[in-house]
Amino acid sequence: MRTRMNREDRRAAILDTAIAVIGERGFHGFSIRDLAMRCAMTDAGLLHHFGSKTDLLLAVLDHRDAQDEHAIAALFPRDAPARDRGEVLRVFAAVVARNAERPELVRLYAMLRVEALAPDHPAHAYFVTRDRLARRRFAEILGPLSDSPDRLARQVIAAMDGLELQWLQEDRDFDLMASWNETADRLIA
Amino acid sequence: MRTRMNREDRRAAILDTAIAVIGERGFHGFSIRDLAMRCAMTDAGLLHHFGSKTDLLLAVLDHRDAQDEHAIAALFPRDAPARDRGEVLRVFAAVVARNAERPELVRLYAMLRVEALAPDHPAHAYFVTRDRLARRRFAEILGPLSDSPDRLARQVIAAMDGLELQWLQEDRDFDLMASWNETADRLIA
DNA sequence: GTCTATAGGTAGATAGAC
DNA sequence: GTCTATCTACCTATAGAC
Repeated sequence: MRTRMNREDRRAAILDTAIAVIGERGFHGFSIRDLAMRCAMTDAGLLHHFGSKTDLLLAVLDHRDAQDEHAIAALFPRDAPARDRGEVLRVFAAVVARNAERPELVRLYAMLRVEALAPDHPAHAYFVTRDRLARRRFAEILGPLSDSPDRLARQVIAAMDGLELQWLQEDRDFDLMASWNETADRLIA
Repeated sequence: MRTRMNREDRRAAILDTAIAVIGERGFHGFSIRDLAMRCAMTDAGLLHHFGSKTDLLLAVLDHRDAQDEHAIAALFPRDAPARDRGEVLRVFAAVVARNAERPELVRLYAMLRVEALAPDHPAHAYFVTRDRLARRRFAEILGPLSDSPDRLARQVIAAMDGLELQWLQEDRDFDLMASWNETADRLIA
């Protein structure tokens, strides 16, 4: 009765489930065996696809980045930058709106970002690079509006992360978009 | 050569080390054995003091709350509330300044807050209560300054949490206080 | 109060059958 | 490609000696 999957679909299904499991328990806290059970297979079967726990984590992050590449390019077009305050606010609102549709991903990144503070965490380098890039992108967008876009970018990202965390805590039944728009309106001159 | 400790000092020493270990690897990710080794004792010796891993975690949180009780009462005096914008900003700045002196604690709470999103996490109830109380305290302080102190309190807490996380990421060599003061100045009318 | 010893379970990973 | 079986290592917790 089990649907047979080809290699690619199976890998994708495992990675999707891994987002939830790692988001719930963290990299150190989840087990390959638990993840495999949720995928209706054995741990040995799962490891056939990814080789090791660390490789699996890196595959999750790579997979997400590949999926998100187009969306990010559309949100942050470098050839057609936002021109005024209204456009900048719309860009940020679109980022938050996109995240609001994918709570498991927001949770995964919230969890890994804290775990990866440890220099020996397998995702440490990933987050150093990723967060630096995010700050640069945000600063570029804020350039026309601020004398110190780097500092403002930090504050915008901080507010976003903090509100998203509260939104996760409240079982998603608080109005993240409204709260974000109010913050952005105050934070961005 | 080992210094002999009485029961209370030994417990306190274990709890202090536990803050660092749990902050680094999370509740699921750390082991009693690792913590015990860092305390120069065996796991059985450590469990004599706390009984179980879960009890240890709750003891850490209780211990911190007891230690912080006076500081919190001093920062948020209900009988002498802040009267104007300048005073409110000073209260919040004092909160951030206090956190800036205790990075291991900030990291512990950052880690546990995300882990404890899971309803079956031993600290889940603790954070539901704690964060609700924090929002109420912040809203009370913001009452005289805002039409919607509850909403603003969320945004203030979000910005604080987000900036503190970035400060942890950057090995503490970015100016948390300056960044916070800039944010607060914009966020609080 | 801390130790050794150990029980009983689970971890990540590998080997080889099908 | 997934399984069973297994290795080795580690886990939490308890029992009992000192």
